[in-house]
Amino acid sequence: MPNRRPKTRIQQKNSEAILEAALEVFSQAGFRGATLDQIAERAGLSKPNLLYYFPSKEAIHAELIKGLLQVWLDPLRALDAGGDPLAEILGYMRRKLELSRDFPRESRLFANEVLQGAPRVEGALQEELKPLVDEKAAVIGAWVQAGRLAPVDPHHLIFSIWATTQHYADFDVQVRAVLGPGHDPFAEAERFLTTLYTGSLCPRG
Amino acid sequence: MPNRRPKTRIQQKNSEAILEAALEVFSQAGFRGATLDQIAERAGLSKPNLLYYFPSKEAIHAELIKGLLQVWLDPLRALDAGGDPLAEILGYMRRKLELSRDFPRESRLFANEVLQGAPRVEGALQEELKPLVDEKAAVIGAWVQAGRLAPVDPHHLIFSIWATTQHYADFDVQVRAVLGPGHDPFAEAERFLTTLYTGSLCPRG
DNA sequence: GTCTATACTCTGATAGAC
DNA sequence: GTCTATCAGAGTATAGAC
Repeated sequence: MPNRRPKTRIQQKNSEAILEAALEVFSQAGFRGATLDQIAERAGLSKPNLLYYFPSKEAIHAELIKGLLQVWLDPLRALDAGGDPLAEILGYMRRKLELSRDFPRESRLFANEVLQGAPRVEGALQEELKPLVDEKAAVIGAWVQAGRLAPVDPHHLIFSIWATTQHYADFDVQVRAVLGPGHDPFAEAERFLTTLYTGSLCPRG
Repeated sequence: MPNRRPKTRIQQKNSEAILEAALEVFSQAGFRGATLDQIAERAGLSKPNLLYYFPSKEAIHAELIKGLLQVWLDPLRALDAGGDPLAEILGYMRRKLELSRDFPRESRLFANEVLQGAPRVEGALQEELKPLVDEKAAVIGAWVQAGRLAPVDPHHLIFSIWATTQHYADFDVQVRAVLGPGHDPFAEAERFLTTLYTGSLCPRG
């Protein structure tokens, strides 16, 4: 069994190839729908060789999820209590939208997981996601209290940003089927969502 | 093999039990994650007996999807070009939110499908969903042109309603994990989304 | 119409040669 | 470290008795 931190270049390279292939397959088929055969083929390895690098299918998936959550939370962490309220919220929306655009597979991997009851991430939701969201919701709530933002439920505002931005990654097929060719969904989404949140969050008397 | 339209009461009852069980299992595990064993057990039938009513796993899934799409489109069909613009859009949002609240399994079944590339519904998206959305987007666009609604991209407005309302069904686990106990996510969502869309869509000079 | 038994395939994982 | 061969179990589907 290889060490936790692969040392040789070959090990490094193969580990990365496996995780890359696994991301592709898991995100498209879900945990149970994915097969080691598919992952091995994409990674250019035999199935037993793949299982030399990771002890099980579960372990590959866990490794992907582990690396993912942090990246996923970064945009919210960057929400700055000292900044301009509307600009901070629009900035958060944009960062989430960029993640959806640049890392759609990661978004779908996560969506698959939560959609099926989050059996492998429920702990992380409770211990990492909830505290961070509560903290940032308090920041938004304080902005509302200070009259710097229109009255709004902070938690549901955050939910709506998640929903609207991740929609373009998770339901990409549907979005493109409805829009037809000749569209740039993400660019259009940025304009639309900027309008949506600006109109709704600007304080007025 | 039974006829297309089951005739006896037993056939009727068993067919319904199978579809009910299949909805539960497919929505929670996805197509490949679901097994006939699980469906048969929930339906109170043996596995071969289940396959007496439906020729294959695929056929059960197809039957569910077929019945689903119509129900899913009804709220949008009800959007009335002759009504008050904001009231019509808020009404649409509310009907979608009620679907998420009352039929979360149906929402997750559909989400699972689209998330994995919509292999079994892509045709329906093109032939049924797109024309309907285009028609209603034109209605919204006309409202904007007439100055009865703030300027907004109609297609992306519809996407945002889908995303924000279905989020409460599809990501239910996450929403509840973040909110903690003592919340009614759907009631809170209705208030929040009413504020969000009212603030953003009211025309102002 | 419903059951028991089973055929056959796929899949995750292991053994052991090189 | 990588491969061929293979196992054991799960899963879909069918045969055939009742």
